Amino acid sequence: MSWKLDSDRPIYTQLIEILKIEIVSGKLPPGSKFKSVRDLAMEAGVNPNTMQRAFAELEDLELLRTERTSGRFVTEDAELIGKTRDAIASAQFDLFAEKMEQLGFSKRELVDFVNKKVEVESDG
Amino acid sequence: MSWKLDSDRPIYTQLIEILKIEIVSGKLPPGSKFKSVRDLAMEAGVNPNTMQRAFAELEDLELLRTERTSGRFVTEDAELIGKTRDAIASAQFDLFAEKMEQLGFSKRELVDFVNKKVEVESDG
DNA sequence: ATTACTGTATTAAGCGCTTAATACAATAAT
DNA sequence: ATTATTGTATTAAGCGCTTAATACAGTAAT
Repeated sequence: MSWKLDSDRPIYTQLIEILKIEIVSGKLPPGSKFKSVRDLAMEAGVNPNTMQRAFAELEDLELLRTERTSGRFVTEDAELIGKTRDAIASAQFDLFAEKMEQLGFSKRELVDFVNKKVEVESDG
Repeated sequence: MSWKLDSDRPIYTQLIEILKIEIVSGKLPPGSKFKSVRDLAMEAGVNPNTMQRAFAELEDLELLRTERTSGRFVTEDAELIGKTRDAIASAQFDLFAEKMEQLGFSKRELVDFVNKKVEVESDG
């Protein structure tokens, strides 16, 4: 995984976002087993308590389920996964669009800006 | 101003972003006078110390200059303002594009997604 | 001269996040 | 049966952000 953590926001919040994306993007397939709290915490370079806190949130969202002592597993609810993916994409766009509007970009200018950026990154 | 502050990130960081956008979007014109630390702090509902901290950062960036006892003023460096605006827009897009890529969207799908969202928000 | 308003600095307290160091219960593996 | 591994819980400490309460110096306004 990426584990690009900055000190500007609570780590557990960032872990939630990272793990959420891993799940809804399909990199961690439905029904697949998760690494243990301790292992993932070590891999991410954080305290097990902090990783546990992130897991608790993902369970509230039902993206993870806990099998008492054998570990955690990704949900098999494909609809939930799909809806969550769309929700994240929309939320991310809204954040971006809000900033652009505050910067004085019109809707058309926003679209033009995006097209230009994507072309540049694709062509070289 | 907006003053939409959340508790998830340091307030002074959010103040920096808000004020930066006010300046580079032209809502606070070049050379115009700023409100005092105390007034702006009260308006934003934060402690004067916290607002002061945000101001210090904007001065480091030279977007503000301090006139010892008569107050603070927006820079008149139009090029700096323009470059900063572009830099913010690019950074915001990069954040958005990175998330979309992590979610499994291709460049084309990203553009399609943006077009769709903008149309929806415009048409109703 | 006095008053009011600037920016600036300091100190102490509170709060949430994070870490460290454990400990316990339940179960899979041997 | 024993061992290892799972999730889970607790306590104490440290750290940065935030607030509160001041205080001081410089200058504009009167």
